[in-house]
Amino acid sequence: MPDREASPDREISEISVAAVAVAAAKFSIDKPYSYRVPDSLRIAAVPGARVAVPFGRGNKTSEGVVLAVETREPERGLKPIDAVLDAREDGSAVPLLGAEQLKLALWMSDRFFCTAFEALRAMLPAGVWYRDGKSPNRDKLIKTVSLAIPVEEARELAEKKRARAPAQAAVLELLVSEGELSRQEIMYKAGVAVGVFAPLAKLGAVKYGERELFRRPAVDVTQAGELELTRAQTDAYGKLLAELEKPEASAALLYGVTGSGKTAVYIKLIEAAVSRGKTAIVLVPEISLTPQLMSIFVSHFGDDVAVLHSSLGSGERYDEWKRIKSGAVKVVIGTRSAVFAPLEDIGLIVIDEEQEHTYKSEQSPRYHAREIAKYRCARSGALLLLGSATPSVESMFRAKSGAYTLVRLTGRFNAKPLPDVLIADMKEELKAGNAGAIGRVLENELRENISHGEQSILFLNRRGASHIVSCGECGYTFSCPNCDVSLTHHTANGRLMCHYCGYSREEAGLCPECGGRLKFVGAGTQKVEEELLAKFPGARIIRMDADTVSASNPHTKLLGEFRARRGAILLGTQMVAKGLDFEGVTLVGAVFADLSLFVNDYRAHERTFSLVTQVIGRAGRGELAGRAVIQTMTPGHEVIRLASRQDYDGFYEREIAGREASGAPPARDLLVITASGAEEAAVLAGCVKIRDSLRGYLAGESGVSESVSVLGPAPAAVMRVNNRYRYRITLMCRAEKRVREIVAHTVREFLRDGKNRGVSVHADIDPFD
DNA sequence: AGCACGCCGACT
DNA sequence: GTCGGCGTGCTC
Repeated sequence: MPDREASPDREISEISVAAVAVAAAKFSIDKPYSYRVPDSLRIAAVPGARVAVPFGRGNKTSEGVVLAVETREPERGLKPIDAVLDAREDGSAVPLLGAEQLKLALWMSDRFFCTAFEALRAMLPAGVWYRDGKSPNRDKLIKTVSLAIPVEEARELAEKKRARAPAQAAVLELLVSEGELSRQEIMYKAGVAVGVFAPLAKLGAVKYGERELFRRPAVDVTQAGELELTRAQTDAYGKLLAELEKPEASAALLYGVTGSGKTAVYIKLIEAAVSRGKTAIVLVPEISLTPQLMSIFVSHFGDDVAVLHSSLGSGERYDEWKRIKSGAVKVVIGTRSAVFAPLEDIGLIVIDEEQEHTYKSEQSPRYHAREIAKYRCARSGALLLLGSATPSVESMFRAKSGAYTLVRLTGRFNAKPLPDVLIADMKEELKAGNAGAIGRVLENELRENISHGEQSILFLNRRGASHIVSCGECGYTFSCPNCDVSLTHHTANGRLMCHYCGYSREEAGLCPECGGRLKFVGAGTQKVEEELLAKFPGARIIRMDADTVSASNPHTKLLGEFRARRGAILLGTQMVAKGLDFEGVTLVGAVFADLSLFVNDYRAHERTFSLVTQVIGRAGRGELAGRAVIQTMTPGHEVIRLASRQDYDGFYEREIAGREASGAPPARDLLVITASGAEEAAVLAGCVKIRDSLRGYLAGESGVSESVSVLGPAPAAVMRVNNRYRYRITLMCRAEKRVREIVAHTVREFLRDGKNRGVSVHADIDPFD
């Protein structure tokens, strides 16, 4: 023990002890660890401060967060905190996390099978954490100048200086009227050079200071017209406003078809919350898909709005975060993790397109933003507003059962009729010898549009967009040596790549088995583009996918080109299906509408319905009537038919019956425990062990409200990733507290047992894959 | 997951 | 003797 306890000549009756969430403590051993707070750190080591602590036998330095501090009798074996990472130079405290956040982290660790530290890390912007022992992002400071003498004296001095040093006089006058300013601002406003500051400082007339600079991401600001709500929007707004004004927390589902104008309702509600002194968070599935929504918000709320999302640089993200924490921000808009934005007095949290899978974190902490939002709304008596044109079955179920207030926003904006929908049977195409991606129906409609000078959007879902390479002679396909997936061809680097582990190899052009010629199997956007060019020579086609969208050629630029009507056909992956409004588009096509239909996943129907509905919703946004072509191998499939009629209610009734029959959410939760490891037999044996001990614990349990089915082991959808085999055990039940405790205990017990070394395990509630 | 400690075989 | 193999248990 390097640190000494109280020396014999100085009697210490009580010491300061901190409970710390330690980064190095994995799930199996996670708990608050006690550390002695050295006297020198007593002021800085407050709850919410990040610290460096020794951990484990080797006393390796680990990061941690102080959860609580208490004074108590000296205790043997306590290690001291090494350093407080968020202290000012004078040793004063600047905790990055508040009491509410610490509380939320403990709640999360109980709910999402994660450590308290993992939960806390999710709440802070990436920029603040130490990486590879390097120091964190430093605050960017700008030099400011302010008067060091009383205003009256400054005025007199300015008078005296006017003749001989007009620049100095101008600076003084500016400071008299505006107070503290940055040097940049003074030079700009007074039209002076840097040289003026030194003599004024030497005179003692001004003093220098520092101010934090908030680097702000650039957002295109469109002209925001005055918001006028339609009758339907006003009705919806009125109902939601009543919920917002309730002092206790509430939740509502705003169900409005594509084009019904949900955004305007959000904005009015946010304005209402802000005018009542509250703050608001708006979550969107992915910022890059919603540039229009972004600019509308920034135009409306100006500097009151902060943007948080993953494509910001770490400096920008950190600065926006600090700006929010400083209290200068009223509205935060961002992706999943923005739900943790350090706002106070939250009045409203909006989750737009609430059914999207991006709201669920795939890594620990495996939280759903909706759950965190619900928690925060409950703490501050706020309104949680879920918005969607195709609500998740879970949310609609809650709305229909009264847990959420259901608000319908019917009727499209400007009473635009829904497009005519044509279902094209691709089996017939195959029979007729057309193996291409574009069937005759779609081809005819495209031709008509091109001849009328109207625009079209074609949509490929992600699975259809991957380019699998196989041999035309023997059928050999390239697969990843580390994972159970096919390699896909990437035009950007001309290599075959694995999307799971990143493995890549060169493409020889010939089959490594038989030397035959290679062909592309998946109809990637590129291949569809070639097909379109062959069918419509001279037509301008804008392809938007991972290969054509880059930093130097962002999607906004491609969309701008399309908007300027310089393109006849926009071809892209699902990003095309989201929130884009183009006046000139009269035809949309879903090239492979049913590729997501036959995945072994209880959400497959919901996803397909949602995608097809969104695609149809893109047509006819302008003055002209629209058409939609849905190409499918299963034209008779009820999900396709319901989606083509935009019949959400019909879909919901059908789906909820299916979910209830099979015990899938929302009827019951799926609690999935995944084991992975390099040795398949060990992983499988581990799963069996976990399953059996779960069954054992549950059998002797009286505190669980309903019977729990423990299923498995079953291989994960992709069984092998990065040479690790993955199997899962599934519990079908209500994920109530007692069940979660049993699962957490079983997983911990398994991980602690040295015999299970080499097999890692995690648990997840209602995962999306 | 690390990491040290310890109990065993091989080797200067 | 003692160097290092890895099996085992702990982490304030």
